[in-house]
Amino acid sequence: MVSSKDVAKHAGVSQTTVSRVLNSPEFVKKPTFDKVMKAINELNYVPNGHARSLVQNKTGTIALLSGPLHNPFFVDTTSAIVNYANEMGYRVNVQFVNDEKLNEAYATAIEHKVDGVILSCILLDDPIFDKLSRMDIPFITYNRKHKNNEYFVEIDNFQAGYLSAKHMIEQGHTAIAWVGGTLSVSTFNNRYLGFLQAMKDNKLPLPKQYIFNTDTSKQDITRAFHELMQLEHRPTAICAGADSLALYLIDIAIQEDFTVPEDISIIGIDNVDLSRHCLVQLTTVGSISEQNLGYLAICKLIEMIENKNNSCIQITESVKVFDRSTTRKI
Amino acid sequence: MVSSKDVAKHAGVSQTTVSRVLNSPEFVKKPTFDKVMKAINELNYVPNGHARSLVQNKTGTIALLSGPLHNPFFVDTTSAIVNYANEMGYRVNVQFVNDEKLNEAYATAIEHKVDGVILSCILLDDPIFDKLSRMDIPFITYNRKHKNNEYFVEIDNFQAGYLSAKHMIEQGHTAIAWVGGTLSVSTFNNRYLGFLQAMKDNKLPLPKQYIFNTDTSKQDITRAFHELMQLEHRPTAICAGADSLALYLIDIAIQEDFTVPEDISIIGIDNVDLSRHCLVQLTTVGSISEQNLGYLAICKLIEMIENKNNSCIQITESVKVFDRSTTRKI
DNA sequence: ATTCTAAATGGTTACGTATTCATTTTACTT
DNA sequence: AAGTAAAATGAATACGTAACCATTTAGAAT
Repeated sequence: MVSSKDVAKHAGVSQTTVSRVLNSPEFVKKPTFDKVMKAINELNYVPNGHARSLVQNKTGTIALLSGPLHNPFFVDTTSAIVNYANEMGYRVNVQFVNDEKLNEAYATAIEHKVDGVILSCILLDDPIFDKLSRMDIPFITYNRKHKNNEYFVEIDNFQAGYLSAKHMIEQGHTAIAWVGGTLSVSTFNNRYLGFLQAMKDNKLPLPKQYIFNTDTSKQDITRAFHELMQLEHRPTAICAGADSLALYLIDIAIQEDFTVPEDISIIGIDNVDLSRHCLVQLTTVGSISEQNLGYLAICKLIEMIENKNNSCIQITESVKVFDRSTTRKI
Repeated sequence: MVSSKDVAKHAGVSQTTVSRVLNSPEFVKKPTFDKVMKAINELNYVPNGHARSLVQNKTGTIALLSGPLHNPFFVDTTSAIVNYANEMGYRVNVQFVNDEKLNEAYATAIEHKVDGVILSCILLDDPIFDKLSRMDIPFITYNRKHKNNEYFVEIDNFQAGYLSAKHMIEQGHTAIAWVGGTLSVSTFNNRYLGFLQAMKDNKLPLPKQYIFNTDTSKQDITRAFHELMQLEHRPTAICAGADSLALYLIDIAIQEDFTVPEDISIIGIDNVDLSRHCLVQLTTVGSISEQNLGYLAICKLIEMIENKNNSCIQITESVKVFDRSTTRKI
């Protein structure tokens, strides 16, 4: 491995000068500069990023702990995060984690002294929150948030749940079911609360059998759908806790020869890119602004890293309904 | 930042012993081990990965240079690659690159002394191939390959193109168009050649206006679709060079009030996960095996890194048609 | 020519770990 | 109890860079 010392020797200068040529060329005379550059090219020298990180105590790396890509929400956010970070000169270490094996993920992130952590998959009372705070590593959560209510970017989840139910009600539905994820996740929790509130405000009955706060695996969503459709009084509409769940539900419905929205109306939350596709045209609730949550989060994180923003990030985006083709008047 | 020296002092042992506790605990007595572990916990010590990388000259990091995630093919592969690599104890630096700014991406990868590079976005005569070879960094390409014909994992692209045309012909189509990407990409090139061969073998006419080897942006695909549909003799079928293009075409078709497959049959190549979705049900050509290309590639790459496989990787998977709902008999 | 100042370069060290080699401690044999 | 081999620990060093401080060189002003 050719080092800056080798370059120095080859160019007949000191290692310091080689370093200067690369980091502050304005302090080195033209002929010296040329000599060194020539040596660099001849030897195919590439500086060692680890050595640099070691001495400078920063790495130019951000750790992204994302949910899995089979959830289209994370496709959008991962794309936005990685691209923006790269543009700003950061590398991104990506991990797709499930709630169980979070801790490993955190450990490797910390071990490599990343400049910041951006994560979606935090639980309401996750101990990692304090750990990261104590380590003094800038971090931000998107989509979900911690009970401490600090350093997050989210959509107004309560409002989203509320609007999703309201939309169904306005379409004339009265038998409306809820299929969402576990309530230990802030996102699902608040969306569910919003949904409940809308039902209550409109004095609609909500039988226990209409409510599923379950695992988000396709299996469990399938089970929920089955149970709903086997009820004596079937719901005519389902509010899904997320677009990913809505898409699952639609997939299952079609597979079982129901048509959407004729047999059953379905609405999601998140306004995922895929939902716009003409084949899908999912009715959903999503952020008013064009920027996705991942983008907002990475912008803020990089501001924090570069000390351009010392205030505590607490962003909640307003939402609206995107009325497409998976719900209908009844 | 607490270092192993601090731990050593706090535990009353040498730094060497601290290092041993973490890396070869079998050589240290139980009481010493406990003392050190206690100190580690009390001080919240986390070893510095960069220092380790520096001295050991390996990093446990792999660079992934993927195509953009709005292409569902790269959603599948990125997911498989990152997950498998993490399972095997590697971190993955992800970049989504377009063909233009590849060089920056390579540079940062090399600068950080990654243990290996896995990339899709190589051009047929990309100079990076030699660069990586000279640097002695293990690498592998998936999907595309370099003209040197070494270290790649692909599907049988010629056969894929051939089968896609053959499928249309078997369905009774005679006016069959081709919409693919630029021919400087091995993948598109071979698929196109396969398509041509099938047309030739079946003695079908192929007017110039039926052929588009264009940029893969939605814009350019839209233009291609428009031009095709404005022809006096419209094609009744389109073979798309990739599922991503097929999905674009379908999206555009629906938007312009054509129905698929009634008005026009469309077939893709890649058998992307999304194509299975009930809303999509894209007819396509894809690998016979269940494993996606990204998975195959990362497996091989890690074998190379760990010296379990010194032979040159050249894998071409056989393909078959997955007959779903976007093509029909005519 | 001489002095002074600014510009350019070099020598040395620190970063935090793993590794090599040297030393001390332990356990066992006779 | 003495000697020896094995086990356990420690001291010193290298990895490749940036940063700090010291030194040399060049250029300007007198």
